[in-house]
Amino acid sequence: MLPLPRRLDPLLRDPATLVAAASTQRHLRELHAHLLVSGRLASRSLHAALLASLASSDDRHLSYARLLLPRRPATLLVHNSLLRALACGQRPHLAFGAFRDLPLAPDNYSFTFLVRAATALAASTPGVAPGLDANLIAGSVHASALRRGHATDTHVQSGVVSMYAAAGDVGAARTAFAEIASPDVVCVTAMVGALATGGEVDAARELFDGTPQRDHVAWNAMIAGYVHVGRSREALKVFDKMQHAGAAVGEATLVSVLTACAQLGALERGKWVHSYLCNRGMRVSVTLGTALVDMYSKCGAVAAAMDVFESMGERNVYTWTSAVSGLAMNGMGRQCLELFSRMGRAGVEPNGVTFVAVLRGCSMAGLVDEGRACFDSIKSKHRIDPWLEHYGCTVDLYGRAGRFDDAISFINAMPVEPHEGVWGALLNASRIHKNVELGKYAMNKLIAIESKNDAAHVLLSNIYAESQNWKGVSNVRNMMKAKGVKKLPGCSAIEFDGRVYEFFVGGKTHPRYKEIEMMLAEMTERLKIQGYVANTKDVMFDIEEEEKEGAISLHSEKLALAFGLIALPEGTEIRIVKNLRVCKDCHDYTKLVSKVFNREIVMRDRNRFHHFKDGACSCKDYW
DNA sequence: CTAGGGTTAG
Repeated sequence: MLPLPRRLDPLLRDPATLVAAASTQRHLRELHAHLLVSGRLASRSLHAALLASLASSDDRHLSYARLLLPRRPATLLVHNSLLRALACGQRPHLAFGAFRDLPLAPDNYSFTFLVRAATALAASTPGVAPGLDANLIAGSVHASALRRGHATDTHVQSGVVSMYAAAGDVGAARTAFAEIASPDVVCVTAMVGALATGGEVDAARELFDGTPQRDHVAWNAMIAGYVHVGRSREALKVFDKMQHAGAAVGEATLVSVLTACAQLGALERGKWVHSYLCNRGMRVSVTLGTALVDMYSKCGAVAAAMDVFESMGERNVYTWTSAVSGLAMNGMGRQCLELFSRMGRAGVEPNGVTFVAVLRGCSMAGLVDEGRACFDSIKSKHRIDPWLEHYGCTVDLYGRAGRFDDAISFINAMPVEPHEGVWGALLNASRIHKNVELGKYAMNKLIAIESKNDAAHVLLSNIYAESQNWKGVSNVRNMMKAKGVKKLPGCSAIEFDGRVYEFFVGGKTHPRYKEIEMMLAEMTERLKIQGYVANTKDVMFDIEEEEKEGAISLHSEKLALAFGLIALPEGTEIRIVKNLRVCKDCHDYTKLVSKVFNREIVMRDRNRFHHFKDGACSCKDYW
């Protein structure tokens, strides 16, 4: 064997580095020549490894890999390596061509890679392989495996189940799973995952509970499934059971758990996860770090979110978007824009989601011109076709600032038909600026698209109420009755002692209801001394609830607030998560409570955060 | 010197 140039020595130990080092075709040819002449390429394993890493690097090298392929007598091993590289690469559909051109009969390995390619294709964003239908491909890949007698291989079986899941066909996954004679753990887990991510969490849970075959991945699938459909409290319960069962808690687990905490606004629990992973010396990967940033942001702890963000070594578009969005929903528009431009300097390309966040940041902080410039840059600079949401955000931007003419001409200039979000933004702006005529106009446009939009009806009614137009208010209510529009009940949640407690309007079910009632009386008494006058203008939408016998006619956030004052130790923040927007009365009320009781109160509403302190709110009464 | 299932932003 001829000696190789010294500099190639270390590269040989790892063909992947070798390929990476060959930045041009010329380098590659040189390396290839050396390997060939020195006789090293005769080694079957090196040949296979070289091929595989060539194939997975990029298109130039991929073609080189194909060139290399016929240089040696065909072995399935080498061809399967290529298949694997293609299936796991950027353009998974290339594996189909390679599969068709196999010079030997495919074996079970070939099929696992083929299945993987179909899975990757189904999961990939549209546009990776235009013209290919992931569902059709999934079906034919499965059929092909059956025909060739490899559908009984357990790796193929589990792969097929998750392939159908990735293609969004839970039914097909079910059928495929039902035909497996004795599914192993991985197959069962694949099915649990297919059901859980396909939105059928209860079915997933049933399968999960009914099998002794469960490992940590199955637990992870269950937790992720609950989070996926917004049943985060159940996700946390499963996590508790998982720890009790002694299953291995890993990164995937914690990412889902953090997402659950973010949804619930469960800061204490989220902090616990953070220290848990620190104590266990886990590496904070991009994914985990992003989940932490998101959790802290959505719990209103922006400073903590930014600390994690700054400490991260690697950040991707998800990370940046989470951070930008965190600043936006906490009303920190300036900082949000600054971070966004830093993102540009860091060379991370924003996507549509990033722009939703930036536009919302501008809108919350009243940065109209900056926001408009940002909207224009979506297409001109970033070559993204603006989404309907981007239009909606921009209408919101103008509308909040009271620039109705700009808002209207912006809508008129839209190249696409405005959707309910656009009219909803205009409707909300009409409420903020008490513009009845514009509100009616927006409402008519909106109900032409979505006649039963409950939030819109509430907004319109509030507009009437604020202008003392009680006839208008009752008209809206009659309209709602006639159309059967149901208002989503308000719900406020508060975390106490590691548990999340929920309060509904008129809810009397809480075990400490008596205490809450007494505290409410005390609160109102002490607030009255400060000159608080109940503002019942916006409250009328809970009349239905008030009519219920004995129900207390208070919005859920007041109940949660009272509970917080009772249960949480003095000096700690009270954090409340509400599923709807806060009404004016509750907002005033909470401001006063923060002063009279000398407590900081953080309230997350449907759209944003309110940080109450000393009788003022961070939103500057602009929401 | 080839395999399967779970994980982040609106």
